[in-house]
Amino acid sequence: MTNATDFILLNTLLNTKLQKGVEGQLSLHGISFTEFMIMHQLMQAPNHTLRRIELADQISITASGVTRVLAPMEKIKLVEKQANPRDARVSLVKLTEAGERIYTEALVSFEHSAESLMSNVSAGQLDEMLKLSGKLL
Amino acid sequence: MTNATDFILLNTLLNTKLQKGVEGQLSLHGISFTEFMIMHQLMQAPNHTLRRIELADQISITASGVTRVLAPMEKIKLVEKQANPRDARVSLVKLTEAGERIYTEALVSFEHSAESLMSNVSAGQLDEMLKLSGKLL
DNA sequence: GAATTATAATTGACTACTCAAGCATTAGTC
DNA sequence: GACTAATGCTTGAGTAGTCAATTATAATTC
Repeated sequence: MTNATDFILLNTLLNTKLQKGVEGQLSLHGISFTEFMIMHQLMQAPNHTLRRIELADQISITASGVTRVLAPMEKIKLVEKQANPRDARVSLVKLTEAGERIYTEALVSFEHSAESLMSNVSAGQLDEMLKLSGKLL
Repeated sequence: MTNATDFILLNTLLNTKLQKGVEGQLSLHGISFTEFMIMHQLMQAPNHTLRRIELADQISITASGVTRVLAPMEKIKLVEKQANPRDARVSLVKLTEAGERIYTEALVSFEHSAESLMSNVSAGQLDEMLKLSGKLL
């Protein structure tokens, strides 16, 4: 049993724990973890707008996954579809004002639970993990 | 944006990458990541046997998830069901000889891909990640 | 500039789970 | 030792995705 193997198995369990912990808080805002990740990416994009494929790449799901996650978000107007005048194939996704508000509120809850879930490591150790995870990505 | 939040989001992407990387190799042996985790736990258990609930806890899925994953594994005889004479409610799961063989073969592939996926960090850094992940679990 | 190839997005069919309800069986209580 | 509560497991219904095929548009090549 190598350490690399051990790490992958351990990290799988850790990831499940972290995700469940955060999801509990996000559900109070009516959004899922995946929806939060989508809004998080849109929030950082210029004009709060991205192509569906870029979104897919950034959160590591398929294009069809993006279509399926966005459908209900459009219905409740968290995001809106926009055409790209230069290329009729692409449909741009934009975070609405309402979406921006919900995201900002949800982010507070996310950060609180994140801090609490990570409270067993020091600030320095957290920096180290961030750095090393970045190298692996 | 706190580092704790950043870490959780980053780790989610990392986990997806690691899991997909390993799954590609495991599929050559005809097993999924979850099936591998189950066999891995059984392999380490006394007499290669565990209760379904213990299995569920150890790999962080629900009891019903365990039932659903094990069904096809029983059909192809990777594991077998055993009654517990002391308590008729529990049904024990045991790794068969065939299961043991498949696991051992699959483990080699798992370790190779794990090493390769983790090759961007040093042995010391890997130890550090293992230690810190352990603290968070 | 017509024909071929590539890209963006969606859809139908499937998979791998979860959750809530149910059925046995065992444990705890009086 | 009968009654209630708790535990172990399974099942039906639902959810969040994947993959392969399809449609529409754009880019490339000849």
